[in-house]
Amino acid sequence: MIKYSRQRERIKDFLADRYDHPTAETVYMSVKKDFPNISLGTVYRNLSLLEELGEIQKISTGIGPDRFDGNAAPHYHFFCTECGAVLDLKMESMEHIDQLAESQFDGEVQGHVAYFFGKCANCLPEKKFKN
Amino acid sequence: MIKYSRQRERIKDFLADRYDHPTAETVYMSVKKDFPNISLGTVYRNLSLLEELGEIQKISTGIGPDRFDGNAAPHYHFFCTECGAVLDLKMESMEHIDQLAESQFDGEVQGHVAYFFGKCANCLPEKKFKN
DNA sequence: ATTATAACAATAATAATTACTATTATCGAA
DNA sequence: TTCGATAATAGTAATTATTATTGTTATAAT
Repeated sequence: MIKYSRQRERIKDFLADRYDHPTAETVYMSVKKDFPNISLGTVYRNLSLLEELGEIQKISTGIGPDRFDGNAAPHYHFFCTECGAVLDLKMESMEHIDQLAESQFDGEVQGHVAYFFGKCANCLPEKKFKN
Repeated sequence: MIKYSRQRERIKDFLADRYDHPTAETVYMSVKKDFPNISLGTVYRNLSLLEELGEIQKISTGIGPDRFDGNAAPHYHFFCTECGAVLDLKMESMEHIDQLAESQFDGEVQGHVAYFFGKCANCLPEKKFKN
């Protein structure tokens, strides 16, 4: 049985307002303003719980710490190799690629994880003159 | 300037013979047979180096340690959610999805990382009777 | 209000990886 | 073929990210 906690609510609210996919550490720093005694462990525990409940998403980049997304709806991400930003992409779910994968494969494909990388608008060379 | 080392050669050879995408720890255990004094740090350093040189691939699953693939040619992977196996998929490169991502996006998409998950043949319910 | 227990803060522990340091191996040049 | 510069090593310590433990507090059902 899951009981309400103000800390968890605050963590969820924080993520709902952010679109930059913060790390657990960043969440911690923010929630600390309202709950000066909150511990990083509580943040991690609640992030895991919220993810299990399907209320947020965890993003593993392969470099650096995991990041979290308050938008639980399925969508894809872009990693800027220059500045490290993680951005949301406006594109439809590519469900067809699951069939593609399964066609030559003996098991059951239930889904996929995909992200794109490259340079974000701010890091593109031509953009440099605009700053 | 990169100098030859027998340890690195052995690490590369080991990966070339394996198709199960071992972890650094597994590589370490194997190379230890020929180089009893090799340290885990050496394994990690060489795996990173070989990856930078484009001779092997690093696979970050998001759960557990990174895994390594002696096959540097681009291909996709499948993660079995049941037994944790990481398998190679025989499917063509989905380069078209990069355009798809870029169409609604302001930056430059240079590539993507994608993997599939589900149940491998050995873990499918109907397969259980065959064992 | 009482009570069971989920969640907490504080802290310790773990897992995976990277960094440091003194020694050894590689390799180009003398 | 030795010499010297330095890349790589082994051994170890440190760091980073995360999970577990423990005693206390908050929540919510009775």
